[in-house]
Amino acid sequence: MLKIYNTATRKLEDFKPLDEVVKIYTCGPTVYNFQHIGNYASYIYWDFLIRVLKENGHKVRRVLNFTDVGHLTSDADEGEDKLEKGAAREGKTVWEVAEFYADDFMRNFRELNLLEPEVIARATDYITEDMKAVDLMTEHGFTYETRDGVYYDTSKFEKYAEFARLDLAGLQAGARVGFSDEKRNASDFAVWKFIQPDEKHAMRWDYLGRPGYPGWHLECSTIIHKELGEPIDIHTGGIDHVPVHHTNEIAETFAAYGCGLSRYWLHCNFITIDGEKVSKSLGNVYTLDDLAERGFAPMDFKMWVLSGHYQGTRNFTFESLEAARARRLHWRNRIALCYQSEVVGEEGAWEQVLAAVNDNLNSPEAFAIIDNSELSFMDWEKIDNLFGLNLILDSPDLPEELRKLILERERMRANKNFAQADKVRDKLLENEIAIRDTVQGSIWEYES
RNA sequence: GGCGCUUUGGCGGAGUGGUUACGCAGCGGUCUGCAAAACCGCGUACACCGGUUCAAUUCCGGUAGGCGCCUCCA
Repeated sequence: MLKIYNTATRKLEDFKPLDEVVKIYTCGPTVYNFQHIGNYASYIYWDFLIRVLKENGHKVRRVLNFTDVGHLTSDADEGEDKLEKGAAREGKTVWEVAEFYADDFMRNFRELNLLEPEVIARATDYITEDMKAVDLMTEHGFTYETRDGVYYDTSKFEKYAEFARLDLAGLQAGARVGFSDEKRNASDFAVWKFIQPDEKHAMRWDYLGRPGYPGWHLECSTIIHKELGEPIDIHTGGIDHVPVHHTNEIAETFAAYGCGLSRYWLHCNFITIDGEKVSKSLGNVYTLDDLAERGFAPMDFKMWVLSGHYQGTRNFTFESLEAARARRLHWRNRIALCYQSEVVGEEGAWEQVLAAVNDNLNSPEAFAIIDNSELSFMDWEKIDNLFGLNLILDSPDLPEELRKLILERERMRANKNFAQADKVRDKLLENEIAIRDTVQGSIWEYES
């Protein structure tokens, strides 16, 4: 039985899906820039969640969205649209910007061997449904219009503060001043934004007789409504989404459809880099390509991510990335050993691994079990499938000609022809294959 | 100012009221044509101060540090 921590209840709970197919929604990227390793860490965690669900025999329907419109640079409902800003910066159209970064994201997504979601939803494909949702919210008395857009009156939703356990009074005290608008409550947010006559906004749709575009949070509740239907089983996201984005999604869903949004909410924590938050101004933003430049493969990073727990604050350093890479190489060499001699798996090892991951996705615990158990090739296949680390794909059996070389070298050594044997060893090394001479004979390993 | 999280050995990182995971790095040894690997062993980690307890790293309270959110962010 899988146990997961549910943010909605702040408790560890048994996971029981409503129906046969588990409905999952993951808040996806805003495609206006490259995603950094912190972003990818979250997708690695959620991919792991999907794999654990499948291992537990669940079928999954998962939706991932691309925010390609309406995500302002500030949640205070002012500021520029990120896509528009990206387009201005790069001299492209907003559509080109969205496509470019969406493609880049998917490339990285595949390189990390993350399972493709059943549905990838672009926010701009759901504008009509967004409008319908706003209509419904208005019909139900949850909205009001300002010069700026259609706003959600959070005081109309009694349980608004409940999910994030917000202190609305405190929020107001700390709310920044200088932004005089017609908002009735500090926590109110735009569900639809109007484009003023003097504003240049390339993405625009006519609604309520004016050009405008949807508010950021709306896409998620709309896409969930259309692609999955409430309530879904699991909604995932970063911990930063709890107080605003997810809170507002819940509010919108309640106002439009009168129901709850998701039964379980999973939030992953942030990683820091060298002890500091990932931020452009600190200059510590790394992409997967940056890691590649330093000689680290996407799978090394994935290994690093899964060697910690999704709810913990992780500190990324290249030293710890190096440790993860070495650990993964050792695992691959244990697979190489399986090719060279029959390794009998330890009874119950796989069950222990499974028990660990079923305990709120405790991958580090599972890794420790893997390190300490004798595993057969079949065990490794299961483990590879569970973590998606491409262990076996990256650990091919030795080609015939290299195998022959090793046998030849054995004969040379038996004849004390060490100079020749060393030459063969060097040659194998050119193929990234290392030879270890043991008392039982030579074994080969991957050098990298 | 408000809300919240966190503090484990050189670096990462689990977990537990008593037997002190795990990985990486380091040191010593065994083995070995050399090398490497492997194996064995080692360093006596749980911020600080109090409390509860026969016993606390693990529970409670406080102090200090770090971090996050409230403003874009996974």
